[in-house]
Amino acid sequence: MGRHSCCYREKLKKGLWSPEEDEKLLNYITQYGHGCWSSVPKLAGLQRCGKSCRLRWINYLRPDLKRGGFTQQEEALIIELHSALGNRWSQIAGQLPGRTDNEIKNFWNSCIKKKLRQRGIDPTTHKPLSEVENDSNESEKKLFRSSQANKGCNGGMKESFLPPLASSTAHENSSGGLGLSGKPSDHLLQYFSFQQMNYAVDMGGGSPFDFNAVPSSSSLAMLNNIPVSTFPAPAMAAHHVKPSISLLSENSGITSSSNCSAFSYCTDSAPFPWDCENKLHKQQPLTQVHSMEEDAGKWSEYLQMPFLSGSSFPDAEPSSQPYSNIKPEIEGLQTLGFPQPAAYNGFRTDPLALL
DNA sequence: AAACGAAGCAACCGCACAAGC
DNA sequence: TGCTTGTGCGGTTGCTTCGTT
Repeated sequence: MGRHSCCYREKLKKGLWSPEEDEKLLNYITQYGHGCWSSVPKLAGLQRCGKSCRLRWINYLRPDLKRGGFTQQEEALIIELHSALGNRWSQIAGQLPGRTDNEIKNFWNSCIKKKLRQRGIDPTTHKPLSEVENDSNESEKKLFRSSQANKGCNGGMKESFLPPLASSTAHENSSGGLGLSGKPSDHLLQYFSFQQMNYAVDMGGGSPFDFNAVPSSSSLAMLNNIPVSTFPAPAMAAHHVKPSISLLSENSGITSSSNCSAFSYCTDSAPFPWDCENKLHKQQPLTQVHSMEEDAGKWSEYLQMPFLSGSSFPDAEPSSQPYSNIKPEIEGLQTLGFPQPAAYNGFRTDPLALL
């Protein structure tokens, strides 16, 4: 299906969004909510497909988005979650309030991946590169042996050669850190000594909630060449979370993300009350929180190591200040208290500077 | 100052899945 | 039950910016 059906009907605009388009979309959604995305562009007066509108909203216009570079805590969390979840960016994003899957995916591909490789860790499997090479050599040997055994037998090849790639297990396989049982691999345990920490995340005006996660200080320490012993367990710096957009909230009677945030991160598109009610059932933050607690507990059993209580980074990098270098040309967005889109605000983060 | 390659990021594409008919 | 439509997700592309020569 790929492209939404509406895209075929008329010539629709593609590419970067203009400030005017942003404003139209923003105005429409703040006023009416998005409802059915396919009807949004028409109702908002945009020459875009609904899919494009949805993406723009989720990745940029959503008021509960956190802007700026990733903190060390976030990076540590991303690495841990990736080791457990693989490339399930939306799920990873669900654990990082105010971050989008796209943002995390880009950060992973452009920065973390490289960093891990430099430290001799395979970013896909989270195993040491040397071991991965050995594994692949082993696989090649096995493959060769199998190919010898199955020469001239297509059916045999199908059975013997192909790894299990059922969609439901593909991620687990690709993550390399978790087997089907959900138990972390030895490699994972070796390279990521999980420690449980309490994260108190204040979503900006909402009730803070606690959740436990399984970040590791050791992996981050490896990443940063800092001795583990001197590296305190990270805790989410709640104050890094971008506050709700007060002007918007005041003008529209919307309490921004806070309505949802006690229960969720609004990773979809429910920063507003009408969406919260409708979508709450679709989101699983509390259950996710619980499952993470449970997982952390289970994993701790594997580790048989005492949990460390959370302490904050002494040197946690504050987020950069994207709002401080907004150019004046987009007054509409500014009046609404929105950051200027990166495409035209010249704002650029340097994730490497955070590492 | 210009050219070029690398890096970062926004947005698109295509697939999977769910819901409705 | 099968088809259509809508939504969400992950992979990929291509443009912009930055850094180096």
